[in-house]
Amino acid sequence: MELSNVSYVILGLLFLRPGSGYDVKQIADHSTRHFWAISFGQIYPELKRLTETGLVEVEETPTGSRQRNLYRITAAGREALSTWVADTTRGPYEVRDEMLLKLFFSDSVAPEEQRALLDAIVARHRAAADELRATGEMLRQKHAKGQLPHSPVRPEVLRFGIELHNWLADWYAGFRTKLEGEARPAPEEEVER
Amino acid sequence: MELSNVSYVILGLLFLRPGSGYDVKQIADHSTRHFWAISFGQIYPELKRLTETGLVEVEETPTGSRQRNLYRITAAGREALSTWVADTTRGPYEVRDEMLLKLFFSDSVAPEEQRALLDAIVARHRAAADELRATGEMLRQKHAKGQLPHSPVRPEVLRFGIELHNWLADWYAGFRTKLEGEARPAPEEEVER
DNA sequence: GACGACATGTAAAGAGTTACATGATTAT
DNA sequence: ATAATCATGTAACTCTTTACATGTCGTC
Repeated sequence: MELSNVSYVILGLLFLRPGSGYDVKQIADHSTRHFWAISFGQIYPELKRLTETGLVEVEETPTGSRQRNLYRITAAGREALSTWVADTTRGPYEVRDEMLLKLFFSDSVAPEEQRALLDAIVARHRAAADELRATGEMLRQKHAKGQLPHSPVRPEVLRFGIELHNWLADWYAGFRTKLEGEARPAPEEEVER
Repeated sequence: MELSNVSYVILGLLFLRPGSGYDVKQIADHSTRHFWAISFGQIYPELKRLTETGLVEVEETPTGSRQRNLYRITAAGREALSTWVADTTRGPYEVRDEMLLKLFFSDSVAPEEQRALLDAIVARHRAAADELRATGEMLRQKHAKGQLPHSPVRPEVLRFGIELHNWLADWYAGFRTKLEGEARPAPEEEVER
């Protein structure tokens, strides 16, 4: 049976630690979301499929009368995961960025609207970097409590995200400054000093 | 009627210059594809819709008996485009990167496979930067022939792409070096589960 | 004459999001 | 009490890709 990337996200997160579908969603939203987002509408059916094919196993662990299915990756699941990771060949880098699209066509609007757009983009990337820093803090605390397995890679990937968004914010901010400079051959207006 | 981002990509490209559906695809593949990809299956139905709503207009310009529909953006279309660009609020930054996903879970494979993965990622971003440089060269030639309208923004967005992929390639290359350095001192220490 | 580029379109399948529906537990 | 969080799941919808189907034109 063919596994999708969604399957591997789930498999990978359950490899890190067992959990419910809800847990998978929480962790995904603080980690893989930044390069592969998944939703409940994908998670629950996929967990069923993975259970049927024996790549994960379920244990029912209700709290009182609130149901809870605890999923664990199996040996077959770990096998499938590492086979997938080892296949180094495929994989495009796909970006969907509506704001960059607007910037690309922003010759069609007034300069101040163009600048407002750039400001919004800069703010977005600063906010993304902040969010990742907060995630990092949370992760360090969980790790101190022994709730997360050691990894040489994952904290670095987080740092990667922070540095990337900083770089992006800086690039757009620099571009905004540059545009402003070009827009004014400066007649009698006072230049900033 | 609600317009999708695909509509705006088409509208924006026809704003740059009139063309056929085929032309739109060609230009998109060398420009907006890097932040918003579109396919024929979207373009032809969407051009029909945009024509029906009066945002673009068609002229039939066959070459011999090979049909060709030349589309032009209308005043209403330009209006819709600039209204969309001026709305500065929305817009997440979405990335789908299977290779980064693999890297994130690569604690599950042997170090040499991890390194091979990083090499492949570096190669991908170098190739992407090269491709964008080639696009830039092509664009400069078209511009010299007067086939493209002047823009302060679009060449900068291209440069942005080149610099971004260079930054990404450098980051992954640096990370690979770092991992190799760490791999040497202590071979003991392992994973809990 | 064959091949690659030009050109238009539809249909089916696949991927992903959003809304809905339901209910328990915990913290304020 | 009531709001937030935990928890599971389905259905409808939207978006996107891929495959198919058809045909012309220019060039090697």
